[in-house]
Amino acid sequence: MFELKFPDGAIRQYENNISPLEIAEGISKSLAKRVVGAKIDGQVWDLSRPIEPKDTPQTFELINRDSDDGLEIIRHDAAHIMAQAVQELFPDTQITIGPSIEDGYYYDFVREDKFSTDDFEKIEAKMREIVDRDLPIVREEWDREVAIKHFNEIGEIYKAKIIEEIIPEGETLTVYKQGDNWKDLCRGPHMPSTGRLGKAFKLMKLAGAYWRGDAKNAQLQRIYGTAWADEKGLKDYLVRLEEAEKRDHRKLGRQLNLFHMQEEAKGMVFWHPKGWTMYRALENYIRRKIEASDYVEVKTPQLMDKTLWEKSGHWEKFGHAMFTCETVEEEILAVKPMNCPGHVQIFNQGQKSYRDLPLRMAEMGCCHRFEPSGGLHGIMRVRNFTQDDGHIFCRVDQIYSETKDFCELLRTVYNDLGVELHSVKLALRPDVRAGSDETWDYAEKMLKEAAEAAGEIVELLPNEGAFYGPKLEFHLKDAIGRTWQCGTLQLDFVLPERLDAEYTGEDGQKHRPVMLHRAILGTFERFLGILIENHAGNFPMWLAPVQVVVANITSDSEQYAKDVCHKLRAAGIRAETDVRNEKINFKIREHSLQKVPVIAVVGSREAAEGKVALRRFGSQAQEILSLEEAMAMLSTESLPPDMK
RNA sequence: GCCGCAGUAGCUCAGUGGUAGAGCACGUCAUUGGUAAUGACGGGGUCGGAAGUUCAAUUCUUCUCUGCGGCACCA
Repeated sequence: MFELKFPDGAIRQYENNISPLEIAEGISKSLAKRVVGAKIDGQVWDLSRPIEPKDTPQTFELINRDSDDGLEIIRHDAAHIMAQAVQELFPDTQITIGPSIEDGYYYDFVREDKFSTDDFEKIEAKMREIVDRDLPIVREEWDREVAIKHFNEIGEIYKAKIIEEIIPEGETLTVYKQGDNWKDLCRGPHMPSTGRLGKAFKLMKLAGAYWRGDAKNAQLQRIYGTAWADEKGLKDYLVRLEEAEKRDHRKLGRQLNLFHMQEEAKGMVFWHPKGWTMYRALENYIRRKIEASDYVEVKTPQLMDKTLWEKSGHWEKFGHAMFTCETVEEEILAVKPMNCPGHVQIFNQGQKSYRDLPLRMAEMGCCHRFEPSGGLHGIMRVRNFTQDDGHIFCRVDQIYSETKDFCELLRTVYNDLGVELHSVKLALRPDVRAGSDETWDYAEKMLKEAAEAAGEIVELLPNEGAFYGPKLEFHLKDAIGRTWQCGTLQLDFVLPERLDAEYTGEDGQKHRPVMLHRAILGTFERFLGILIENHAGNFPMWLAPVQVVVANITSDSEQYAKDVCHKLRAAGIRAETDVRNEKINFKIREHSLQKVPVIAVVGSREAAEGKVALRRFGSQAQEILSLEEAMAMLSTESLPPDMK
């Protein structure tokens, strides 16, 4: 006998060898059908695996199929059932790994022939068949050497590799059998039988993926699927994907006439008047913010001689991503991929003293990088972009306060712009790096403590830092749920050394300043992409490319419409007229589709009384105001968040 | 860069081994209409590019370019 403590606090006694499923069945049949696993002392447990008795009561919780833990189990089972289906259909396939992921799962396969999305239907049908067979899923513990030998013998080379290369010796190896003829090395847990999966799953996409995430290794064939507790969950998910597609910045960029891209300039944006208006609104905003934070703004050359880039170290580390050009006089110039070397050149002019530090130098720096073709993505990942860049030259003892100030500034900006920070990460020292361990210890500690002092929860990324220093990353989420690094702060001990930056200290001696590379938005391109998707194109007044459209009803009120527009513009409002020979319904529809925040309708009544009839985007209500009232109200509404 | 998928009018998409279609947009004309599509007529395409198979290719094959989804790389 042993005791379990239930979520409601009740402690019950059970016979040894009882499984969570038996406990659930003891409570109610319908509950037993709904659950997919259990949690014992917080550890996920197979439903059919006997609980190990302990002297003290263990906490016990059943996992429902529609809970987060439950969905994870369902998706993991779906991955296995898919793998079995694939191997039954294509016996020449090897299995490797197949985890559950957000909203679904994948499985990586090795097979000479290529899968095609045309195979999906067949695989799904086989999966449904395996579910109908309701094969028992049985957990077994295996000896390490036996397992390696076995998997090698049956030709599952990758499974053997996983044991040899990934699983530490001494860890219990578990194998899950699905029926008599299929098994997989797996940590589990799994449901008691394949029938429990249900049929709310769907194969989504096919992709290549490198073994262990390393491009030097073989490329496997990955099949992605999604799986849910029930049909409704699946349907809702698919609807959600469709909705997200409508917010795609590439689609909205076209529909709202913000920008375009074309083959002859891959990864480079052609900003149209409307998109550029948004860009400038954002740029003006961020410029005010950094000016208020005691930055000085500069502008440095687009092209600089290759020798400077060699000296800075970029040529060696970053040369593969740099565009170059050769002059008729045979100099080789490189297009800047970063602004930092230019900023050091300005810092190096004249003499600097400790009194000049911290020196915060900003630039709306237009950079070019040769990004791999497969990585380009709309305006979020491009080859030509402009950073709201800045470099803070400071003393080592100023790192903490500069970092903290930066984090706080970034917070106010993101709040103003209405974006939600997804995560803050701290990329720690890589294996190959410059600088002493003491320096790294100090640098990592400062960044972490400063970010935390600013109220951020910092996630650590071992090994991910730049060779010259650790890096804080600020991530945002797009419409499809992908996250993008936007803001960043990077510590650099190396560049000041390489480019001979120095200042005179209180002691009269020369010292090296430390450089903090930092950007709040990251790049205007990426950030605007995020803003477009986050707002689904329904921009707040201050960002909207056209804030007000003045539409007349008949040509009688054409002149009045033009007068109104003229006055709104004089008041600083981005207004346009629509005096086309069209019905008012047509105009309302068109400007609503363009998501213009305010439509001012003027007919003969308004013209006679000096009024306007305002209609807000997303509402059918009319608000009739005098032109003066409307102007005052709309000017206030159009103020950027920092000027309100 | 690697793997899979796709490329037809400005946009969204149909279609076929036998000279290419729709809706919207665009142009002209008529219409002056109070809050999400007024009507008629018209112009518009080397069916991404190149080669091959064929009497004949937008359609089949190969190569290539670009886009999309992943992977890798990265703001």
